[in-house]
Amino acid sequence: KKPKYYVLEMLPYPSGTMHMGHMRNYTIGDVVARVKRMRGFNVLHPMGWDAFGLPAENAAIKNRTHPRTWTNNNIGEFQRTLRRFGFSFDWRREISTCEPEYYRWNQWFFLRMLERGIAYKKKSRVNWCPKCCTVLANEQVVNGGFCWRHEDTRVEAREIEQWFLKTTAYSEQLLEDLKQLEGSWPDRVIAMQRNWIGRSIGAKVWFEVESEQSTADSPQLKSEEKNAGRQDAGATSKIEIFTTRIDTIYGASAIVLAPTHPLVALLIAGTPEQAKNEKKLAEMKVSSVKTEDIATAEKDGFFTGRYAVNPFNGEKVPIWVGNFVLLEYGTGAIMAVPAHDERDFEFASKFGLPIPTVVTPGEIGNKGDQRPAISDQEAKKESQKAAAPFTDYGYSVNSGKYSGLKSEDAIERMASDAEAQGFGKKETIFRLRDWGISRQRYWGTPIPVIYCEKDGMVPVPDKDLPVLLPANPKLTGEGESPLATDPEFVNVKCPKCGGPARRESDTMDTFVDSSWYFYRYGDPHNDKAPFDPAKAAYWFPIDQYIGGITHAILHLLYSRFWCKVMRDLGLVKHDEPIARLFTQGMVQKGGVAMSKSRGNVVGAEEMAEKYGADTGRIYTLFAAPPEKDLEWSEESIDGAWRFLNRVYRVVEKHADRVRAEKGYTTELAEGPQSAQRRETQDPGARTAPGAPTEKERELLRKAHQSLQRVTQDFEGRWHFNSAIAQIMELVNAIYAAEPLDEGVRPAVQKEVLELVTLMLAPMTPHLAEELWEMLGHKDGLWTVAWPAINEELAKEDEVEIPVQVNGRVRGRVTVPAGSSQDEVMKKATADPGVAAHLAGKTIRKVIFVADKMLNIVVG
RNA sequence: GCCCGGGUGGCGGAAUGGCAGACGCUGAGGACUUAAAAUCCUCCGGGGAUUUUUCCUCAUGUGGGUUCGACUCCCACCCCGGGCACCA
Repeated sequence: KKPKYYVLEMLPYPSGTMHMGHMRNYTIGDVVARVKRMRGFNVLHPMGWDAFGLPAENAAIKNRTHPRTWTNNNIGEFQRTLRRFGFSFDWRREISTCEPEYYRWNQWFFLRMLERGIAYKKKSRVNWCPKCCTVLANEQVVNGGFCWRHEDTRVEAREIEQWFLKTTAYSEQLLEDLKQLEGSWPDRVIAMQRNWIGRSIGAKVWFEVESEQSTADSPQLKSEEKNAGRQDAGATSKIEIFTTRIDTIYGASAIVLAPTHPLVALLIAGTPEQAKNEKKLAEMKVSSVKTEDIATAEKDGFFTGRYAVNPFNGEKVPIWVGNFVLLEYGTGAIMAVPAHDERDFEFASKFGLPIPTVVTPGEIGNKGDQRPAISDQEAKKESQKAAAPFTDYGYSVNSGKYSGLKSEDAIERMASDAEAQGFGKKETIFRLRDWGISRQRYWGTPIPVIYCEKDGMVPVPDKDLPVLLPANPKLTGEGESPLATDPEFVNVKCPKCGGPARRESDTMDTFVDSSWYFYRYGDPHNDKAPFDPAKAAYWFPIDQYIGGITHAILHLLYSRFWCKVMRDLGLVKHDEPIARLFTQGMVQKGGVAMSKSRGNVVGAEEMAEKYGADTGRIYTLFAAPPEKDLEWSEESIDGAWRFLNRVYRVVEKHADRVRAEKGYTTELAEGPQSAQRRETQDPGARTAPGAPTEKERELLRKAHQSLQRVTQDFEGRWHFNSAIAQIMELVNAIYAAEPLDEGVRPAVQKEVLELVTLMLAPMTPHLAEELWEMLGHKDGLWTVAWPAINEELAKEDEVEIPVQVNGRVRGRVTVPAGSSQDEVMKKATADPGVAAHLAGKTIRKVIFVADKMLNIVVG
């Protein structure tokens, strides 16, 4: 049976018209799909539409039409262009995410996640884009606080009830499984994901708040005021901090809370500076949102007037509020160790906090775990004048019984001790947040839940799926969700009690659609389930996924998350959906990526109109290796066009002469053609019998050498540009051998011309099909296998070997291929150029690489 | 600041330790043509010697190193692009 091969390009969002940037993406995928098909794989190469989304809704409002109309028109355009470029998609498997047949399964998945607590609702501060009038996921907030689609618009913070998917439940797996992808995914994508998930291994430590003289108003924290689970319910007068450097705790000169930390108000209440500090706090809360660039903002803060106790040494530590501490990360509170942290150092320097040294670099000559040469006393003196913090690992000093330990050991011991004594806990935290999927928009998947006055939140039963979008919404682009304004949609009966109820009016983030769409291609018309697990088991994981680097985090992280959820639901057995990922470079014009807003697009249709689709295809393959950005050049396209014409002319010229000859097999081989298989096939079968002429030998050699290299370039690292260069060389050689009817028999001529055709077939299918027919074939190229390399014919009879003396080329000798070192030496020393450099010297060493080079080392 | 990429002719790029610049673009010259387009052929990194044949030499961001031999491997640095960024 044929092995499967699933090659997929990221599905497009159908907006506007397609440009050559799109075409490059699909061309790469199509070449791979066609090559694999020719090599005997059962290839899945589908196409679909990421059809939900905001631009459709905005365009509908602007043009007074329906988002569906706008979207489907675009899909029609896209389809036309893709067909024109001859991409070998299996259109029977086409999907469109805005169809109920598709999005009902988004709802189905949502219900399964709801059952398992993966989907949940919470009131939270959300990112609100005033231009989109909707909530954005953390991943959609860019440049430190701007909307990913309106890069000039700052995201606002709002408190809204939102649906979330618990991506954080998979933080560890999402991070760990990246190891499986190493080598098969681009390093930078893995690095970006790793960075995004952001694991920190450290510990939480609880600092007891010291009660002031007045015992009456010890700060109390009600559990619901701090995010659930963060604060030990019993430890109401404790501050919890997170640190990755517990070994530096003896150097903590302050506890610093985020301005939005719920304890802050309680702490400053009743202190002498209360009024002043409350004013300051209000300022900081505002400025932390408005500051142009939060990352570079100057350190600011104030002393609350209260103290906490360092559980390790019982020292009193002042409690501060600082603008550089983030509520969202860790516990929203830190211990400031100025001597060993950049930010703490800056903060302490500004506000005059002490900077005690508790870690020193290991001195040279200092052995193992022994104390470094510096004493606690000296360290104390040193620390006061330090100009910069020492943030590396070293040896603990000034740290009680831990002094002298290596930082790594101190971290381990101190964390263990803290845990044993009940004032701390080892903890790993992640930067990754849960995925907020609620959108207050129309053109998306309705979230399938109902709110009943009596029963509360009730999931829509599976039998009532899909929850259809209302056909004729009122779209204004403002205010609450358009679905909320449609009484027919909103007012429903409770599925449980039949009483009056209200339907959820938010829709899902469109990244939900694209998180699992590739599974649907394997079983696109299933109306019982999102897909048949057996079919998914056959096709998955995707052998090759191709798309832009823009989706390195969002789409790919969500897809990986979705796969793990489906695995836990028992739908799939694999951990990762995508075995290999390829990120192609952008097509640029004037140094920037093609985009409609920049007005620098080269339209796919106009390109096809002017030069033909094949020229467009081969140009994008030839101009640069696929992973690199490609600067569009009108002149270079002429070159690609000229080349294809050159090929056409030479085949046309000789077609009559060779048509009747036996050609390449039209049987597509069963199973992949391995190297072994190629060798066992009769390689000379297609070459005319009898001794070849010199001219024939040269042509055949060049042809099979080209085939060798082109095969490698297609299978290996996708060097399409050098594959094309190789075919160009072959075509040049054919021209140089003209007139072909003299000294080249028709059978040989046919073999060479057919090889050119077959090698071009994956890249320029239209041209190749026409040439194939001209060469006398009735069956289309679809039925043809990748040609077998004839190793014998590819071999050189003679090779020119450069002769080096002390590493410099001093001459060249021509010898029969496979000549021994002695034979080459004999010829080389006779070469006058070489001899001149050998004269009067002693030969010390000779390095010989057969058929490659000879290096004579003299002294 | 941290993490990824990448620096080779006028330009896009080739060369996975073995002749640096394949192939293409641009440019120059020639053939064909009444002419133009198209097409075909030749040349095209710098410097020097020789002058119509070739030889020498310098060149793959910079400086070191490993090696008989380095665009390629190692170390340090410079520049460009991208991602993350007060993440404790």
